[in-house]
Amino acid sequence: MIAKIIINGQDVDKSFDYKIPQELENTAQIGCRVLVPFGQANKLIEGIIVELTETSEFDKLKNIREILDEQPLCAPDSIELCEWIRQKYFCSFNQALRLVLPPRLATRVQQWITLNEDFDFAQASETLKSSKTKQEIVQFLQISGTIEYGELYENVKRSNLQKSLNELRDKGILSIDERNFQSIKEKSQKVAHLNAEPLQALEIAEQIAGRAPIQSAMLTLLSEQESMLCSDLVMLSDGSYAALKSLQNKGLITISDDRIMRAAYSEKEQTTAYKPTGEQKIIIDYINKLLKSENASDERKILIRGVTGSGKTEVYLQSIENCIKQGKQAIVLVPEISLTPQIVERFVSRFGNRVAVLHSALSTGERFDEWSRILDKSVDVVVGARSAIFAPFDNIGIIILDEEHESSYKSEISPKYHAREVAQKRAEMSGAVLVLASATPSIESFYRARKGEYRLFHMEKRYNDNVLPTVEVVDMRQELMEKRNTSIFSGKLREEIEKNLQTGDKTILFLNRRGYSTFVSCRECGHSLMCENCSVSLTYHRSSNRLSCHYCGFSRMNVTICPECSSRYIKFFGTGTQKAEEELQTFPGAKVLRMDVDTTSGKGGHESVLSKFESGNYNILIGTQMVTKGLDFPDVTLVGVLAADTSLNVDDFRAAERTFAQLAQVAGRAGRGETPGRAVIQTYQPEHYAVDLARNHDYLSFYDTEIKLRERLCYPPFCDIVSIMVSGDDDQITAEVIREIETLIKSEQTAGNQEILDILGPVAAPIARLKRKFRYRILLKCSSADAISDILQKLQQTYTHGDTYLSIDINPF
DNA sequence: AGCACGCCGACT
DNA sequence: GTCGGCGTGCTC
Repeated sequence: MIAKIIINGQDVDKSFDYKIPQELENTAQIGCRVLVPFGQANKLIEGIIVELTETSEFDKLKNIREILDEQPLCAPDSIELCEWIRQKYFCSFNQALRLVLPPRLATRVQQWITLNEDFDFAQASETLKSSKTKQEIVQFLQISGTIEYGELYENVKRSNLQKSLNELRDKGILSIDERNFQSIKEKSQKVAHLNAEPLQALEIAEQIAGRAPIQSAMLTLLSEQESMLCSDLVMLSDGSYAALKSLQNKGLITISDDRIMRAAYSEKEQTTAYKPTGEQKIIIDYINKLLKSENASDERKILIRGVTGSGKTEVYLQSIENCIKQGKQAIVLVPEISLTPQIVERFVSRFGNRVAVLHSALSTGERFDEWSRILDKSVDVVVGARSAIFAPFDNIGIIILDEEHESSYKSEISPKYHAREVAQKRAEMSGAVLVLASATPSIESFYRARKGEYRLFHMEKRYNDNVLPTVEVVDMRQELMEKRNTSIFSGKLREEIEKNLQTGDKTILFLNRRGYSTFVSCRECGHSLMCENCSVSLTYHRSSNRLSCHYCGFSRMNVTICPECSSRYIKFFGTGTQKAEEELQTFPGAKVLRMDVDTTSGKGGHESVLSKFESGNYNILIGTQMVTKGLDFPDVTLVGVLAADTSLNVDDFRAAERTFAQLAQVAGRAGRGETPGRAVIQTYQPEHYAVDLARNHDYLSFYDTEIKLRERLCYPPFCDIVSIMVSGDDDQITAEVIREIETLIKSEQTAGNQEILDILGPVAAPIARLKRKFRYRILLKCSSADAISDILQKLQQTYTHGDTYLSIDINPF
């Protein structure tokens, strides 16, 4: 039998054929890691079996040396999914493979080289005479003793080092020991098991109580539990591992090494299904019908538009319950930012330890363990951010995307996949039900639902019949011109905050800029402080008194005199969350908590900020995006948006959509309890339709306005937009490459390609310089990205080598 | 991605 | 005639 193998990590975008030796044929499966000899020097490296065949077009096949896994590391259809990703998102197979495999499982094979003991210079002189490399190797080994290949290479920098070593080994001059190193280890704990009957153990315990009191205590403990963690046993008996060991020697206990899973969350009290409301029941029943039928048709895709607080999560929970009853598995995707302990808890408390959670705050070890639990089939439900769509389930019944409009479902790094598109593909491959849900569905999805591609459901009623908050829009131009109010708080918002401080209700304020001041410049010469690596202005952070770049992490000490003209007139412009927090301190009785990347970084940071706010010691929460998602506090009655325009004034066709969604989300945070909520939105453009329609929570009107605009200007969903970005260290070279690409595409167009509708650019990217690299971009409007994929594929392959880097992004955000 | 080969200039 | 630097192309 022959296996096609993808070599791990290396950027050779093709598979290699290897013979599977007879004795390994039974263990060889698609998705298992193997060690194979590779290249002229037959260096052992790791690869993954992607296909099993009987024939090969190559005649001299090498043998697979070793199979590293008894069971595959990914789902059976993952390889097919990888191929689809490779073609759709223009990445190498290896990059795609990284998504579907457990995190960082790379095995490195190290070679330890030792000079043989009976080495004799005179005897070997014949071999050594001909090659200086070999002489150097032997000389170095005589001093160093056993040494690892990499370290030897540092000292003997010869291009033919590996080959020379192999020859010396074959001549019997040295030996090479190959050892595997795995970066992540399974975590295990020692457990002691009682070998005797409990009563019998107690008897023995009494007998030895005099001369071996600790062993006696240990036996007594074990007679109650039969098996215990060794560490607990030692601790509770106040003894030592030596005592445990002698019990083991006597044959009274056995000690096993049990694998333990690093817990990604703590156990919660079990909850059961609520009686669904009418709206919920219709959807749950429809999904249940789909789960029971095997008939794979387009009707298996669903879009739920449900206002905030309408109980979408309960629909998910009950549908998942039905899915599990069918013996199938469920994947729930949630935006990274709203993957809060609150949300996770709802799933864990319903499904207990049958849930795995995958999010970015997990350590690599925890992530690895969660992945293993899925592979072991010890969970049926995965709740996670974007990348959880690749969870290695083999029998998926339902895939749910909560807040499906969220931009975090689009990967920013290669492969630049969209989790919604991957979810759709996986659902099609496995016959699963796909559920997209949002209070403000993406224009694209809602358009598809209207066209009949998705079955559309509406959820209009809020839980407990809570009314949606009243929304007041404040025109900040009037505040400035008529009331001479230069503060970041309008009179209305100030009044409402003070009202809440008196009644003891809580307030959430949203400002989408972190730091203190967003822009620092000199009033004398106009110089503004920019990042050294990016074309971005630096943000002032008061707590550290530093200026930092939010794109590359660069930071420098704050300045008091202008670095250009040495004047002292440095002024700080723009308001970030830190400054707003400071201004809020002047409100009588205000106890302010700030929530942004700076206060929630680190493990459990998110959770601790939220629990502080919940416990009641604070009455105002101010923060960035984070406060708009998934938070559910019944005593929050007021929500304020300090600057609704920040997301509107971006040069992006999605600006209105994003602003509307954000305003709707944030307003939905208010009034989830008994008292109706209020929302105050501050803006400089109150007449903008995105702001105006958000005031009335009117998604349908917003959609109608927006879709007409998109059609008239030809934006998605009426076309696909492809971004072709070239970045490089050298401005000139990078600019040349993008012009070359432009010429290539233009010639395609003149040759009669109807798919390319418009070529925009090339221009310097919005952030022209990022992390020291210059960036240029071309935007293509085309009727369908799939139709021009061969052109893009060619571009990707042609320009992947050299001094510049090419990145193709379909429908970027 | 490595790694080896091969071409070519520098130096013995 | 040999060494080493770098560009090119192959790895089942």
